Amino acid sequence: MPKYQPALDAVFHALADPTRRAVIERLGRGPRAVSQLAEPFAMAMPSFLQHLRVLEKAGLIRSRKTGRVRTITLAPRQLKKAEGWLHTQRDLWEQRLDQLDFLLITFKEQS
Amino acid sequence: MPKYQPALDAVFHALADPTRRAVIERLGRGPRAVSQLAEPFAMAMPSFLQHLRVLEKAGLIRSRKTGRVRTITLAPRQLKKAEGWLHTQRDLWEQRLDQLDFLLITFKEQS
DNA sequence: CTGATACTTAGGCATTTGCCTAAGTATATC
DNA sequence: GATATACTTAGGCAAATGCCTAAGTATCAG
Repeated sequence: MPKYQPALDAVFHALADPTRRAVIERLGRGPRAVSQLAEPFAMAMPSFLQHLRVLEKAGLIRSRKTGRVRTITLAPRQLKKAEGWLHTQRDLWEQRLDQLDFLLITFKEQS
Repeated sequence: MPKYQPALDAVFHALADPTRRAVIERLGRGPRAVSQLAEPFAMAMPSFLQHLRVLEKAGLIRSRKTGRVRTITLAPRQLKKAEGWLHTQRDLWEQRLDQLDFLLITFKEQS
């Protein structure tokens, strides 16, 4: 049993929103200013900033302010952690299915 | 730009809770009855059932009632979908880093 | 048929979320 | 110095979340 990782709470919560996932997708192509990121969304700036705060708290993005512009960068470590958890679960599941297959084959050969 | 997948909202939301992740982890070893699943958690049954409802709505588990016992099974398809999304994001990120490396090397060679 | 078991439904309540408007503050630009 | 730009803070509000207790219903066991 993997121990409880509070970080995953924040990461998965952050990814549960379409706006926030879209931000992550855009940041894959490289850093962007806040207003640039916000542009495609029909949303007031303060609402959008809240999404960025959620992403930053989850450790999925970093931000640095230069002059009056804040630039946002993707921070992939937590993304990998989430991917790792999912991968582990799939592994477990598939291992179990293989065991079932083995049992079924053994069973067949007996008949 | 991948199109908006509402299913991911539900899946990531479901995974954002430690109780629900623990349920998924346990189900990796095979189907379980509701009361069996609920046993490790210091939580009233109705509260636990709500978590199961969230997982089922997200398509992460299936449940079937036989007699008075409801048996819960892991349904890995949505889990894979989430893993796929994360994998795509990582790919994008790494591709971009490779391009940056290339640029840096080209730059060095010029000097 | 009487209990015990395994959920299930109904309702309540504090907190969190996701959005908003209005009014700041801190750079640039003219 | 006046105006525009790029956030930022403060506050408000409806809906969703995560927990609870109390009171069902539907098997199963004796």
